[in-house]
Amino acid sequence: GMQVNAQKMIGPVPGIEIGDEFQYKSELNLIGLHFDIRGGIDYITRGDLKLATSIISSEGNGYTDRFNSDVMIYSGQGGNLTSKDQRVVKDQKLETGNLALANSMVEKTPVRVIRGVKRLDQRGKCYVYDGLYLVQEYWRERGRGGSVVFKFKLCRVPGQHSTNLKYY
Amino acid sequence: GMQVNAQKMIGPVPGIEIGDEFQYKSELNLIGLHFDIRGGIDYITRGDLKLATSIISSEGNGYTDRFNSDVMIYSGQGGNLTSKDQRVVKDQKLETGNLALANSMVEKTPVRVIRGVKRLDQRGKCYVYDGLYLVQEYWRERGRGGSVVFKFKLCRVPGQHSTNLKYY
DNA sequence: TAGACGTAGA
DNA sequence: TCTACGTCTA
Repeated sequence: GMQVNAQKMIGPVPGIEIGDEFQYKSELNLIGLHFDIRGGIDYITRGDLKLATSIISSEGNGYTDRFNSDVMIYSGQGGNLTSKDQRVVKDQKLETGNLALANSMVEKTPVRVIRGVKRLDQRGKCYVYDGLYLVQEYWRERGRGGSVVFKFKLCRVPGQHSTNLKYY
Repeated sequence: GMQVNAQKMIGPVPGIEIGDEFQYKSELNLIGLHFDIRGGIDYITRGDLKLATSIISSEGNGYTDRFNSDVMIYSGQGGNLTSKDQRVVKDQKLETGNLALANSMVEKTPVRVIRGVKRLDQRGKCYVYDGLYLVQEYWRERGRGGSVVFKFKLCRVPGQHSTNLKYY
């Protein structure tokens, strides 16, 4: 089998280069890029401090992330944005993954960014590793129905070669 | 990436040997053993005829498969056995995967069997390829609440070396 | 035990 | 659009 049993950590993953492409989030788990097989924000806990290790931007399901050259605006998680039952959209809270991203800003620890993009055959998505980003700021917005949504501004760490995204 | 883009077909998959182990059903998809990433029965359609290519026996969720040396009793799919909302358990029907298994009996075409087994670390399952089987017979039973459940008796094709299942 | 940016196929 | 023997973390 392909089992790797990688260790969850902050920063680059040995052997993984910018632009590397994967078919499934479970592959990201095996390879050690992102362990949460459904969630968009993965993190570790150091003592009492949650710190983000990686995020996946995968358009749809109510999430509206934005990319602009080396800056991305990433939507926080929670609030039933992705629930099948979207009748009740709740406020997002600064906890779990959202809290980890806020802490990463304060601690200035880098976050791996993976972009879910449409495959060329238009059937489903694939995931492309886009390199390290730093959280620069975050704020609260009002989404549909007035519920609270967190937004995180991340800036790509300079000096990394660019990701050739041939899918857009 | 690990993309393989294998072709769905009946019989052995080149390069895959009995006892090979995988961590995720999505790996089975990549490798060409079983393409349906959730469903237990995978099949092809030849003209108007559905024929099973592979099945996964993965205990739990209301399914009660049985293994006894080279014979297995496999439960058909459907009837909401695996639905989160099990308040309404319906009769299984001889359609899609169940129909394909029935046709495989008539046509005497082999079916790849994959067994979902507990991992040694007890966290989740892994999947072990167990070789080719032939459907020998099938029948209807009454499950919980009197709903119809199909049962398929499959016999392992002789001459294949045995699967070393170190997980039971 | 429930929630989470899941995926392919009918 | 919905179903399907999903799979991890909190």
